[in-house]
Amino acid sequence: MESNKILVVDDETDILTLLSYNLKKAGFDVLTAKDGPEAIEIARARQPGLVILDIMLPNMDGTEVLKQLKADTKTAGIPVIMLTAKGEEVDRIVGFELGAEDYITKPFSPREVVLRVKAVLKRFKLPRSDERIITYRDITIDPSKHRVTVRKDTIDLTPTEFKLLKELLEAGGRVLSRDLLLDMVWGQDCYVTPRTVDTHIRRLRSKLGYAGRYIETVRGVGYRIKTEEDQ
Amino acid sequence: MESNKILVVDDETDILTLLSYNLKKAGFDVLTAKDGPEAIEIARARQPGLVILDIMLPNMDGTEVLKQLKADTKTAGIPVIMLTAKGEEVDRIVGFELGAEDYITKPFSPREVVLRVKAVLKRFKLPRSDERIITYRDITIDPSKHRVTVRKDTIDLTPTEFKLLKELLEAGGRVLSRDLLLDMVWGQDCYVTPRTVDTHIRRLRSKLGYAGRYIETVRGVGYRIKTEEDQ
DNA sequence: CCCCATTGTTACAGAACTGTTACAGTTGTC
DNA sequence: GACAACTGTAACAGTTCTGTAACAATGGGG
Repeated sequence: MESNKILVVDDETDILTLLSYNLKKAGFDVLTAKDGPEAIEIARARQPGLVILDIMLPNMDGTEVLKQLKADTKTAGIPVIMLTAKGEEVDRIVGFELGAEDYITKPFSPREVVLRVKAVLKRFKLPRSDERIITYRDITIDPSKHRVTVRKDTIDLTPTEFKLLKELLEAGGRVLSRDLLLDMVWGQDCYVTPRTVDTHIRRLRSKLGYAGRYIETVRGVGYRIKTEEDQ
Repeated sequence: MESNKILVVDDETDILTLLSYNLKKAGFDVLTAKDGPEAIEIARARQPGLVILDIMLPNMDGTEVLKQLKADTKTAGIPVIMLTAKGEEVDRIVGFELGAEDYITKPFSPREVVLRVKAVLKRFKLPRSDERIITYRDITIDPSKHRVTVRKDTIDLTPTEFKLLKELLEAGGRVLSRDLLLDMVWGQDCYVTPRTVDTHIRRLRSKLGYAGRYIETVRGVGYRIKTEEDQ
């Protein structure tokens, strides 16, 4: 998915020309399609970084195309900007239901389109704020902010400690062996004594204070997070 | 400026209750104020995404409150919907002269209010985030004027510093890696040492004075703006 | 109750990271 | 063309992080 390639879908040649010209001037590579099936095919094959899709298309409705793009794993991740005639039914298109990233109503200024495209691309590059915030008892960790709190108190963790805690919490009570943790936190091909894990577990526990007790040693196996049941 | 928070200003408890109930049901967080000074204070402190303001208030006239909100850089960017008794003098309120975004005449149906709120928010949210005034604590940045103020003091920033600060503020507490910042500020295909970011962060911090501390180093990861929660 | 494998604790040195400063190249202005 | 402002890079210093190792404590099996 090269974010520099943009697929523009519209049946009107004038609009294709206008948008192509302006997007190219702004430094993008432009692909075009004139109907739904063509759009889907090109999106799958060329993996553009963004799609601009007219809601009014011959042959297949724009919302239908959008649905199919979002249903296909090869294209689901590509942000889509819809072109709509009037600001009608926009709620249904943008956001959860159909999953377009933004919409622009016709008539539009080419400059506006370029701005929107840039804005959407930027938003997509940002670390996902919707990245899951993990909570266990009083511990909350927010990966996008790289922040850990224990009952409202922020705890400073080093990168290693942070990843370690994240993996443990994500495992949700399953035991993780030292070797597995090495793979997950240190990377698959690193040569470090498994005992290193112990040291970091120790540091983690001590930084977490009383919450450190949630990390349980399973003798001979590894570490796990205590689930609420086993008090 | 969280667009989910809505400040309702009215001296009649009944109306506050009615609007609170309906807005909360629609998924908004509601703040309330019973007079002008209180409204201004809350708007500055809590940064709601929208204000609903009765034109008839004891103590200070609603239009006066509106004027003050629009004059303060910390609140100028917040859209305001006025509640008016009859459709009188509306031209003066809405639009250029006083700068409200919309008005609703009493009596109104709660449903109508919620719809208007959503409409205004949508209008405000989607168009160019580039031009929006961003405020964080004492820092206000106005992209359209390329101006940054820290508690009323204007700070001179170079273009790079400005963009850097803007991206950090817009990320709202999320950590931005050096590479990502290079993409966002320097452009997607530039070959600059990531360490360059450090230097500019340093310059930024020093120009911002005490506010420079809001920029937090996340060792091994990147930089982020301290959110109010993590004291 | 003892022994031994396993784990907790601590200290430490090298590595990695960031802050700070100076400097040179660029650009634009007068 | 001189000058100032702005940038990117490099070098140095200070701090923090991290893996290892040595030693103490623990706990389960016999």
